[in-house]
Formats: sequence, structure tokens, C-alpha cells
Amino acid sequence: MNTATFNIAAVERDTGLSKDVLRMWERRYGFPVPSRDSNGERCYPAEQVDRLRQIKRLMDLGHRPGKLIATPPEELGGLASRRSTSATVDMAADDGELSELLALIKQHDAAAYQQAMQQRLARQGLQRFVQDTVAPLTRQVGEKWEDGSFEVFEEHLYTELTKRLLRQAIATLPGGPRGPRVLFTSVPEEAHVLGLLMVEALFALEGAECIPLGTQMPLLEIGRAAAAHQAEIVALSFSGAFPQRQIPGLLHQLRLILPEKTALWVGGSGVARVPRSSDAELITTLDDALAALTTWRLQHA
Amino acid sequence: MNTATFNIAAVERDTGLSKDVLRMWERRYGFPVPSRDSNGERCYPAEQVDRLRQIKRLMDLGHRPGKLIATPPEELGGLASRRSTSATVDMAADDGELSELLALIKQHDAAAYQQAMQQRLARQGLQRFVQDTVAPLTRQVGEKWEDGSFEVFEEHLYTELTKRLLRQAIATLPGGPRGPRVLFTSVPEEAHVLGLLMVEALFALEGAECIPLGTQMPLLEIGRAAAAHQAEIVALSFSGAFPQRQIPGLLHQLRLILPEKTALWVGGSGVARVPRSSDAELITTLDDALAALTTWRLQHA
DNA sequence: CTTGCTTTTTTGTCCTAGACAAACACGATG
DNA sequence: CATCGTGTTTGTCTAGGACAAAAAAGCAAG
Repeated sequence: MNTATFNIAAVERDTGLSKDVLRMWERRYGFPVPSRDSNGERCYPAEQVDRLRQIKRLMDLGHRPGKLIATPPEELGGLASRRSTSATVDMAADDGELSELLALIKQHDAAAYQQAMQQRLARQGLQRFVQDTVAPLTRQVGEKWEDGSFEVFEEHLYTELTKRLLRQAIATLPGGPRGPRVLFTSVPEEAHVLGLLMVEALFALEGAECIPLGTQMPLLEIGRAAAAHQAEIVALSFSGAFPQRQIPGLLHQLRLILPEKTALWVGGSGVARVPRSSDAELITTLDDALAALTTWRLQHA
Repeated sequence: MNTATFNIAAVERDTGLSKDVLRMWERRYGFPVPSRDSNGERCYPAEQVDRLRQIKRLMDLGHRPGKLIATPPEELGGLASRRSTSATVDMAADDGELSELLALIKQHDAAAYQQAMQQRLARQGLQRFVQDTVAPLTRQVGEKWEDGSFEVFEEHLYTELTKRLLRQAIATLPGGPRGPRVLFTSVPEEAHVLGLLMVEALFALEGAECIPLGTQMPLLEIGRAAAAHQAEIVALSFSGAFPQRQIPGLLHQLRLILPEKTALWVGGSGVARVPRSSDAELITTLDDALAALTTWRLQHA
């Protein structure tokens, strides 16, 4: 297992750091320093790939690469919580029950987790389940992942199982003929969908007609889909890991592509730091989303 | 809407063609020829992006780029069927019923499609539903998409709705304590999951313990997950669009990362042309998958 | 005519190294 | 304390060259 080494394409795939960035870091900071194969191409050892992934993780949290690369690897784990602190305080409420759920994931007990969540869903009803269980749980998984107490694959397991629960719940709702037609999707390179699903669940409950197109739609295709479905609203989501600098340009382009009367609503942790603009409506919380729906209905009554 | 132009990163995102390839084609073939902005950077008009996506689509089908770029745009649509022809013949069987389902997607009538599929599922049972409905339907959607009679977003709609159905069906099955523990996932950059879900459904029916980790797991994380879950089998899937040349190296690496006793099973249309090797077991049909499971059980009884 | 091997063409990826602009951090001024 | 420069950090783009892997074409032998 130690003989495995990664070429630059594999490192890009596994860390999400572009080849350009990898080469630039090597030039500027002297890390990573891969060995070379017989063709002079870079060979990264698994150890450096792991450190790179850790660095990427902390960068998505807001740290600067220069500092991170200067930090010795063994101290990296400690840098976790940063913008988490403010959020953690005001939600210590029913931590107790939630951490039981987290513990099930941590034990990799998928069956028990699913059962516990099903019960909670039955007890709380879908709306409160989304707002009081799924949303805080997702936040906590994010934090645990950030501070290293959750592995990537544990976060994936959580996401996958929870997605299934939400989709299942949504499927039982009747398609609402009363609300606006809302098209749910994300741009290419953006694969996260859990937040979008939460909003879809809430909107479906409100009787909106939800059209889920999955993730990763090319922009021009989003335009075609909106036209074909005569969607009144296009709802997009960006995760925190999505390259922030691309977002404004991307929204501007999409705005040009979409019919004028189609609203563009954008949410997810990736847009928290994006400047407001007339291209799209930025939505940062689930409550915002519901409020936006209410407002839309008033304006189109 | 005509004022929208794409920079090279946006084109890479939307077409799946790497920046290197885009620049290379410009150098070698003289297409695409983007205009330049004030910084000398490439600006691709929407029209060229569309043509590029069409070319990429045909390349995934086996065509050569040199020919495609030489072909005038208006003739591109006609080049569709190629390796499809052989397959279409032997399945003209119950085309009738299936094409009704396809028509519902084409009309963007999500509700009716879901209802029709639910009925079929109830009538056929999960195994036959997967083998006789979902699998051929997916193949046909692929073909329709290839020959241009399905838009990308229609294929997305089909995929999303069908994924939901399968997941829902899987959720109702008891977790099997008898079979092997099978970990289902895909590598980064590979977002397609429908084929994996079909296999998961069949395996779950057979009483195997299925652990769905969603898509896009870094290789080292797949290794950790396999260890943590004590998985006996890791099942991966590659779509036809995944860069073929990366697959063998990738499987070799993963083989080095995984514990020796963990089997590596790989399927999907992307592996059809991959050379056989001792790194992984290549599985090309649903029947193969079931056969592999049976064999595994015999060998570990 | 087909099968299998070798050569040529096609094609993608990697390389170096420089330029620049956008984002950020810091300090000064209102 | 807030707002506005200014310097530093950082990512992305550009250029063309080199090379190897894949596909096609040519050719030989069964």
C-alpha cells in the first residue's frame, strides 16, 4: 500500500486543487515537492496527498494557504474551528438527541440511523423534521468534519442516508398545482444537493410544484430547462467548497440566459460571502427561503 | 441573452473539455476561435460552447475529434447512432410500453411518470422492475440523448426521478445480515450513480448488506471506508463519459490502497473498453453482477 | 478473407515560466 | 470606530514545446 503514488491529475481529482495551483505552490512555497518519474512528471506520495486534502479542507473554512503550508503537518489538526464558534453557541439546545444520531453515523450503523431518523420524521412531521433535525444535524456534521472528528466517508454516509430520507418524504407529497413552478438544480462542479433537498421539501409542503433536475447542469441547459418547464423560479445551491470567485460571474451569465420573468434564487453556505447583486436573490437560511416563497406569492396573486 | 460570453474556465465547467484541450484544439484545428478580452484572455460565445458540447457528446460515443471538428456544425446532429445499432435490434421487444414512459419524460410530466413507474414496480416486483424496466429505459434514454432527441435536462430529469424511485424501493428492504458487506461508491469526477443504484437494488434483494456512500470519494477515503466498514467488496462505477485513459491507473492505485482480501468490482459503460487486469473484476451487465455475487458466496461459504 | 503484428498519425497531457488582476491584510485618515 | 488607500498574497491565464498512449493504417502470414 505504500508503493502507491499519484500523478498530478490524480491529485487534482482527489484534493480538488487544480494542476495550476499544485505547480504554483511548488514554485512559490516549496510544497508539495513530488518526486519525478522517468518522464520528468510529478509523482506525489500518498502522505503529501493527505496533507494537501487537509489543507484544502482548512482553506474552504477560510484559512489562507500561505499560513497553512508554513504550519507543520502535525499542528494542522488543531486549526479547525474558526467561524464555527459563533454558530455553535446558539444551538446547544437539544444537542443531546442530535448527538445520539451523530453517534450512530460514527459507528457506521446505517440501519439504526435510518430507523431513528424515520421515527423522528414521524414524530415531528416533515417541516419540523427538516428545520429542527436535518438542518442542525447537517451543520454539526459539517463542524465535526471541519475539526477532523468526522472522516470524509462518514460525512458521505450521513449525506447519502439523509438524502434518501428526504427524497422519500418528498415523494409522498402530492405535486402542488398551486404554487410557483420551481426548478431545483446546481451548476457543473457543484455536486452537493442536501441543502437544495431541504428547501425542496419545505416548498413541496407549501404546495409548490418542484422540479428536481439533480446536480451539475450546464448553464445553457438550465436556460433550456427553465423555458421548457416554464419555471417561474430557478433555485440553485452552492456549497462552501465551491470557488467563490466564480460565483458572481456565473450568476450574471445565468441571468442573461434565463428569461427575464424567471426569478433566480441562490442559496447554500457558498453564497454567504458573495456580494449582493441584481442578478439573483441570495438566500442564506431556510426561513429566508420560506419567506421568499411567501413574498413571491403575494406579488403574483 | 446574446451578450453572454464564457471564459475558458466556464467552458471547461460546461463542456467537460479541459483548458489544455481547448487551447490545443485552437492551436491545431483552428476551432474554437474565441475572441479576446482586454487582458488577452479567451472569450467564447455561447454558440461555440454549444457546438463544443455537441462534439464532446459525440466523442463520448466513440467518434474522433479531428473528424468532428472538420464536420460543419449543421451536419453534427446526423452522426448519432454508431455503436448503438447493434444493441437496439435485440431489444425492440416491449418498446411499446417503454416508449410511453419516455414520452412522459419528453412531455416533462414528472408526476405522471412517477405514477406510471410506481405501478410498474408494484406489478413486476423490484428485480424484474430493475432488469426489465429501469435498465432498458436507461439505455434508451442514453440513445435518445446521443441522437439528440433528448435534451440534457430531460436526461437529468429522467435520472433524478428514477434514482428516487430506486432508492425508495431499496429503503423498504431489510438490511441483509447474510450476504457480503458491499460498499457502493464512485471516484471523484464521476457523478453518475444510476447504474450503481440498480446493482444495489439487486444486491439488497439478495440479502447483501449494502453501504451506499454516494459518489465522488477520494481514493484514500475509499480505502479508509472499506477498512472502517470491514467491507468485503467495493463496488465502483464509471460512466461512458469518464476519461478512459485514467481508469486502469486508478484501479491499480485503488488496489494498492485496499486491504488485500477486499474485492474490487467495477462496472458501468465506462469499463466496456478497459483491458482486463488483476486489479479489479470488471462487470459489464446486471446479470454479471448477480453471477459475481453468487460466485463470491460459493467461495466464501 | 481474416488474423496478428508493426508503423504512422492522431490526440491528450504534462512541462516551464511569466504576467496580471482580484482578494485580502494592514495601516492611515476622516 | 469606520472607511479608504496601499502593499502582499494568491489564483488563473498565456505561450509553445515535448512526449507517450491510443487509434488507424499498412502489411504479412495463415
